[in-house]
Amino acid sequence: MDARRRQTLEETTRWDPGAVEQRVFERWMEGGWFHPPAEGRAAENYSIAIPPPNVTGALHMGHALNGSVQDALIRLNRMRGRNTLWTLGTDHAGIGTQAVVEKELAGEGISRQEIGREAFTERVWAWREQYGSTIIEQYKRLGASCDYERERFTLDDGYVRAVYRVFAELYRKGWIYRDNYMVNWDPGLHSAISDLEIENREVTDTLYEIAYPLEDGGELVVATVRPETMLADTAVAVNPSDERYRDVVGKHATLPLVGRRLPVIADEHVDPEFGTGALKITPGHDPNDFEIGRKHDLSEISVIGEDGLISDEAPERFGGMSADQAREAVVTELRGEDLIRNEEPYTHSVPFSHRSGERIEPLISLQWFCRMDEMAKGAIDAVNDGRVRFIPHDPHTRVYLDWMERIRPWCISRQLWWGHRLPVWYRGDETYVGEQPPDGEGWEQESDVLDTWFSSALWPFATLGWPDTDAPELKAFFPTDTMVTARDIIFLWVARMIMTSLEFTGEVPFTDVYVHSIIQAPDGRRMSKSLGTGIDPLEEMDRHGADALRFGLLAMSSAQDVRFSEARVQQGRDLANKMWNASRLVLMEARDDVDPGPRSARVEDRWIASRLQRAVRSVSESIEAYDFSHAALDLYDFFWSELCDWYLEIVKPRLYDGDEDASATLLWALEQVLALAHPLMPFVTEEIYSYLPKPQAEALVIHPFPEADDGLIDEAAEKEIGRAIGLTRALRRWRDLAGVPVKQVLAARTDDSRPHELVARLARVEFSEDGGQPIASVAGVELLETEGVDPEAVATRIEERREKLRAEVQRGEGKLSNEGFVDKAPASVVDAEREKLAAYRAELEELGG
RNA sequence: GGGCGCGUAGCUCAGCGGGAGAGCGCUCCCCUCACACGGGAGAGGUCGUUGGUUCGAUCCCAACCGCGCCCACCA
Repeated sequence: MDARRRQTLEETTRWDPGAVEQRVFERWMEGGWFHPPAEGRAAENYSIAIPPPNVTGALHMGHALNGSVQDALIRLNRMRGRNTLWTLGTDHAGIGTQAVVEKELAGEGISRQEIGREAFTERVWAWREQYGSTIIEQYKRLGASCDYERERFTLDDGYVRAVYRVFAELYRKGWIYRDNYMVNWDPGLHSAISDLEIENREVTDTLYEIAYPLEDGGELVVATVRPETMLADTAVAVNPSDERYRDVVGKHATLPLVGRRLPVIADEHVDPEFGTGALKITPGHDPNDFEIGRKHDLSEISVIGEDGLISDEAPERFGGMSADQAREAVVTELRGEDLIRNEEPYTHSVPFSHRSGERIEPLISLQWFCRMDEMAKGAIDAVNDGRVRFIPHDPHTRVYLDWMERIRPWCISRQLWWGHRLPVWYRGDETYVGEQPPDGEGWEQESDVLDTWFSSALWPFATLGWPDTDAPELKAFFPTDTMVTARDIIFLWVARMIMTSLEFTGEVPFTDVYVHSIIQAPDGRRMSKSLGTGIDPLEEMDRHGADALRFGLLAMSSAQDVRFSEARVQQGRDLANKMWNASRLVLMEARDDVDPGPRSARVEDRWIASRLQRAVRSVSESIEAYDFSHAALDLYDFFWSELCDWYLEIVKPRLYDGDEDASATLLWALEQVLALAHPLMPFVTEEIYSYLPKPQAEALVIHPFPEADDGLIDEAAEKEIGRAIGLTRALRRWRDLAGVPVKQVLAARTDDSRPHELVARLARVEFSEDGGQPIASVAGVELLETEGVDPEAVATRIEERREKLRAEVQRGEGKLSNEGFVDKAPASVVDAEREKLAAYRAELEELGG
C-alpha cells in the first residue's frame, strides 16, 4: 500500500459516502462490467428488464426499493459468473409527459392547441432531450448496475417497430377492432382511459325519485343520482319477477321534460329491493344501462359530449350547460312539474380518473379496443403450470388468475398527442392497418395514440431487438429471469407482458415475479408529493449514503407494505461505518505478506471460519428466496456481533503481535464478507476491497460470490468459543450488578477445564490457583475477594440469581412431570428440557440451593 | 357486495406449535490505541378480545372488536 493510501486509511475514521460513491461508480463504468457481451444462451445467462421509469420521473422511494432489489439480484448473479444484463430504459408515459410539457407551455401562456400537434410533439422531444436523463443519473446514484450503454426508450425507432408489428398482427387476428362503445371518459384529460386507470371513491350524492307518467295513466317512479342523464333515457326497466309492475311491462311511459316515449321493459339486472324497483335506462351514459340497451336493442342517445357539456341531442334549453348545471336545471323543472317524489342523501362509489382526478363521465365513443380473452388463456396456463411464478405465491397468484379469468376488452386508444400514433390510415370509407403507411394518395393517419401500457407490455423483448428474432441480445437474454415490481401494476403491466410475450415470442417473458413492499410514509399514509408525505431518496442518500439507503430499504421491506423507517437507514449507515472501521483495523494491522485463508491451528480461527460459513449460507439463501430483509439483518448480525464484537476483540493481541494465522484468517474473512455484502451495499464494500493487499479479483463487482464450505463448519469450535463468550458475558453482568468498576481486575479461580484466554482478558479477571476467599460463584468461576467489591451488592445479586433458578427448576419439573408432555412431545424436545433442568439444578446447588 | 391482509416491547417491524426477537428509543457504566454513526450491562410484552383443538398455542380453528388494501355494472 502506498503511503498516501495508508494515510487516508489512518485518518478517515468515519465512512464518508459522499466523497467516495461517485468515484467508485465511475470505476465500475470504466471497467465495462455492466455491459455484458450478447453471447451465450438465455437459459444460462441472467437478465432483468427494469420496470421503465417515466421520462418525466424523479427517483422516488418506490424506485429506490425496486432498484435496490434488482441490483442485489443482478450483482449476485454477476459475481456468480453468469453473463448478466440489467436492461435499462424509460417509458414515454403518454399522459404524464404530455401534462408536464403542457404545464410548461401554460407558464408561457400558450396552449398546445395553439401551436398544433407537430410543434407540440417537437417540444416534448426537446423536453426529453433536456430532462430525460435525470432519472437515469439518479439510478446511478443508487449504484444500480444497469447496462447504461443499452438504454432504451419506448419511442425509439426500433421500439416503435415492435409496437406497430404487434398492433398490425392483433388487427389481422381480429382481436384489435374499432367500435362505438361505452368508455370511461376523462373530462380532464379529454380522452378515454382504461378500466385499470380509474379508482372508485365514496361520494355522497342525492338520490332522487322521479315520477315518469304512464301513457295509460298512473306513473312509474324511478330512482337516480344523476337526473341530468334522464334527458338521454330510452326505456324504463323493472325486474320480470316483480309483481308490482307485472302489468306495466310492455307499455310506455313518457319522459318528463323531453316527451319521448319510453318502453317499459323487463330485465333481470333490476333489483326490486332498491329504490322503487324501477330503473331508468340511459344507454348513452351508464355502463349497466349500456349493456341492457344493447340486449334490448334500445337506441343510444348521448346528451353529454366529450367536452362535458350538454349536446344538442337534449332539449335546446339545456344545450351548452355543464353536467352539473344541467342537473340543477333538470331538478328545478321537475320540481316545478311536481314530479319529484323523494330525495335523500346516498353514499356510493363513483369512478374517478387516476390521472386527472376528475369524475369519470361514462359515454359512448368511437375507440379502438383489444380483445384479451384469447391471450389470457396462455397467460393463465403459464402461471398454473409454474412457468411463471409469483413470489410471494399468496395472494398474488390467486388475484392474478381471478383477474385473468374475468378479463375484458381493453380500450387502447387515447385522445392525446404524445405517444405511438396508431398504425391506422383512413381514406374515405377505407381503413388500412399496417406497419408502414399505405401507398397511394390521400391517406390520413389515425390521430389517436396508444395507451402507454400497450407499448410497455412489450418491454422485455422489444428492448432486446424484437421483432428481429435474430437480434443477438434477444438470443442471449430473452426470456429474462426475474421481474421485480410492486403489486399496483400487476394487472396494468405484468399480466400484459406475459400475454404479449407468449403470443409473439412463444415464451414467458420471465420466470419469477417478485412482488415487493410498497413503502408508506412513516405515519402510514401513502407517500405522495401532493400529500406532502413523500421522503426523497436522494436526500436520504445525501445524508447517509446510497449503501445506507439500500440496506435500510431492504431491511424494512417484507411481504407486507411497510412504513418508511429512518432508523433502518441509519442502521445501514452505521453498518457501513462499522465495515469501514473494522476494515481499517485489519488493513492497518494485518501482515500483508501472508496468503489470506482460513487457518485451523487455533480454535477462535476455526470458530470465525465456521460462523462465516453459516452467515454465507443464510444470506445467500435469503437472497435466493427474495427475502432481502433477513439477508440484510443476518449480514448485520454476523458482521457486527460475531466478526467485530467477538472475533476482532479476541484476535487483537495476536494481530498486534504480527501473528501470521491471525492475519491470514482475518484478511480472508474480510474478503469473503465484503463479497457477501456487496450485492446489498456495493459502494463501501468495493472501496474497502481496493485496499486489500492480495485481492482475488480486479474489483469486487466481479469477485466470486462466496459459497458456504461445509468443510469449514466446526461444531466443536463453535461450542467452545460459544461457552467462553457465555462465561465472559456472565462475568461482565456480575461485575456490572456488583458495581465493580471496569478498570478493576477481579481475582478469580476455576477448577473447570481452563477457560479460553479471551475470558480473562475480555471480562477483566485474573485466574490464579491460590488467592483469597471466594465471595461469589458465576457459572463455574469463583470470584475471590477483591478490594473495592461491595459484599452487600454481591449478596443481593446472588439471591436474585437463585430466585430465578428456583423458578426455572420449578417450571422444568412441572413440565417433565406432565405425562402428556413426556409421552407425546418429540424425544429431542423432552431431552432438551431434561438437560436444561439438570443445568439449572447444578447451578442452583452451586449457589447454595 | 365479494376477496385478501394486518393488530407482538414506547415506535417501526421479524417470528408463526415446544421456554418472546431486532433496530431505534429508554436506564446505568465507559471518550479502553478500528469505530461515540462506538464499547459494556440492563429495564421493558397476560403476542387485539373471547371461545375451541392440543400434552402444550403468539403460532392452528371459530366468532367478535379495531385498522388497511384489492376487486365489483345495482340506479
